[in-house]
Amino acid sequence: MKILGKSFYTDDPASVAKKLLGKLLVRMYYGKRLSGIIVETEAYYGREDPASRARRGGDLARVMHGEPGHALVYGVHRNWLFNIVAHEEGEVGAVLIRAIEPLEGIEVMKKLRKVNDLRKLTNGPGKLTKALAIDKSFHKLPVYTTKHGLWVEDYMDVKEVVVSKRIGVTEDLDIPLRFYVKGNRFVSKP
DNA sequence: CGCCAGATTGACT
DNA sequence: GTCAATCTGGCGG
Repeated sequence: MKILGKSFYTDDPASVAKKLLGKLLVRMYYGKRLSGIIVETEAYYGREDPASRARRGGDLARVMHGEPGHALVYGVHRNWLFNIVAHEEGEVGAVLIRAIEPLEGIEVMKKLRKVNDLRKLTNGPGKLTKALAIDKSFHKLPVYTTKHGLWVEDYMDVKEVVVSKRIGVTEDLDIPLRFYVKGNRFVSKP
């Protein structure tokens, strides 16, 4: 078991988004491991990205300019979205975790989500945060240490990655910035 | 403090 | 397929 260090996230957002596929997102919840394989991500940039929250200024923009490897948790509608700050030195960016494949602590996750269907457990950004009990309290905390009960481990290599345009954004860039594992049934939208 | 848009979800036709 | 619930964050007053 190897925890991804800070340097893993000190890289271009799109590269980090792609590298994260196949990694294991782990949440220590009351002494139990809840985890899932990351199967879908999206990259967000700074001012030049119309869909990025960094455009609007405020605290979220500050965090996106800040330390790579820190969690960025923010609410839309009634959901928490979990991002990891990722960019090269002096740059801006973050990676949104959009879907994971449940691995450990599935029964606990089902309780937290109040659903029984495994496939619907974590196949969306708002769903996986609920399944792993991730909320605003993780905002700005580093995920390259086990100290706060949330981190990412090396796990497996992904054979085939599909690249597409981002989902749900009102105005997207021309470059496709969504990455997912080909054929995986836990991806939010194939 | 009030207004409003939104990187969503789930229920329903 | 459509559509509304519901709440956070940014911004103007």
